[in-house]
Amino acid sequence: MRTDDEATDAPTVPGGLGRTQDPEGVKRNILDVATREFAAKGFSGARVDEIAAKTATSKRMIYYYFRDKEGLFVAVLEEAYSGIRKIERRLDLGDLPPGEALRSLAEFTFDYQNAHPDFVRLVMVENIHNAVHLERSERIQSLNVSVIDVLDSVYRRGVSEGVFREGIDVIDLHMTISALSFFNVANRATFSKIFKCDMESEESLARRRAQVGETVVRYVLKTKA
Amino acid sequence: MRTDDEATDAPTVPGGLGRTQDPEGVKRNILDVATREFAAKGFSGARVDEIAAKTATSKRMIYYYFRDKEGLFVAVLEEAYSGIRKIERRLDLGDLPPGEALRSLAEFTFDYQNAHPDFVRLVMVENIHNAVHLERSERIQSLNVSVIDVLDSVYRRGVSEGVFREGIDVIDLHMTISALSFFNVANRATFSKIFKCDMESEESLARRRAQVGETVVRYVLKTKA
DNA sequence: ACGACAATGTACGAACCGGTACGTTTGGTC
DNA sequence: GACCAAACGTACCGGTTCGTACATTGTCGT
Repeated sequence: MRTDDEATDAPTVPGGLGRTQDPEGVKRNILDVATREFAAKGFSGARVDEIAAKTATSKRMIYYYFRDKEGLFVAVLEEAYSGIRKIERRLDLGDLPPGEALRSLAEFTFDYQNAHPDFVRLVMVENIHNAVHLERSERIQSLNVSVIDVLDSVYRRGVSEGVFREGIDVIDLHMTISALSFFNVANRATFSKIFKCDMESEESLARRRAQVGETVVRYVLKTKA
Repeated sequence: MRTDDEATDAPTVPGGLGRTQDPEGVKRNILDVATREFAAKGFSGARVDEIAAKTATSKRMIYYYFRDKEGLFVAVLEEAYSGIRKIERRLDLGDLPPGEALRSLAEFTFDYQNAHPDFVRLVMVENIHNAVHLERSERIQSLNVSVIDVLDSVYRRGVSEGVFREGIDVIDLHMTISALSFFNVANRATFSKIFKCDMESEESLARRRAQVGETVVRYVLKTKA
């Protein structure tokens, strides 16, 4: 069930020179478990005792490394955000024509959110709490949102090539992409139940991904006169 | 601060013939307070004692009428859903051309969600809990989603008039409208903080409303060849 | 007017839950 | 190998929180 915590006697910790005690591993382990718990049950619904129980260590360590429950949640959030930012930085759409680049970007976002439901749910939880933890974390605020730069360059290219219409704010465009991608994960439970439709199968996801891409591209494309 | 609970000695209860005791009023009062609390703090974050304190009656009444905390939450959800369904039924777009009708429908949804953040947040909360309460409530499941019928008729009209392209699923279309509208309220806190933008002012809302309408219309419009 | 039942208030209990006091082990250093 | 700080475990505490037992009042039917 567990994959790699404390597997070997000579741990793979980067910082240390080899020690049977493994602070980094313990922190990682706690963060992983906490991410799942907070994503599953929300901040108030998650129990420190339960997180501790699912950990390889004890509750003591949570307070030792993360100060308190809120500190743990902030760390979990930071981890989640830095994950997507890291991937965004690797985006490279330079060789595609603007329309297809934009479509890829939208579909990439859609795929990422689908592949990381915990991230989506943590963002939901943070929004329920009015983003107070996000406010408290300089680390998250210092992470620059590289996807905006990519989006901006694609958009400019499209405009200068005459295929995109002018006057669109890329933040707004990103919001549209995010909204369409986010909803599919965030509201899956209620929406699929009310409309009696499947939103998780490979086919449904592929269909929806294409729709999201199409929606976004159509929004920026110049209408032929 | 409070507007209309138990204002008069002869209460305004519909069912009764006038009684100093006012079961319907008490229920209403509890539901109103509980809606705000659950929407503000989530299911686990909301406290029964605090809900009771903000009520005109006592905690005892919550358990008397709603059995337990979950029962109260289900009732709150039912109330919230029946609210939007009631309004949907009043939608009438028969006299507008299909494109403008669709735009109105999208903008109407956008406006409704903005005007009812508690509804949006309750849906978020319910999704965090995997829609288990929604599952438990026959009343919600029996509420038919009339907006789909309206959307369907507009879409058919657009297709038969040759202005909309064929092959679009109206449920998918509704999902797009919902997603774009939902995000603006649901993710307002994190998004506005990360992108340092305002999402609540009248101007921002008007701009975004127009974008949402435009996005939806462009998705269904036939591309001119 | 009186019985019966719905409606309501008060006080309390038991489990839960976040957090800590206190003690022990581990590993690097000289 | 002695010492010290970092790393870790156990047991526990005090306040919180959901829920209920018990007592009381109001209202309607007859």
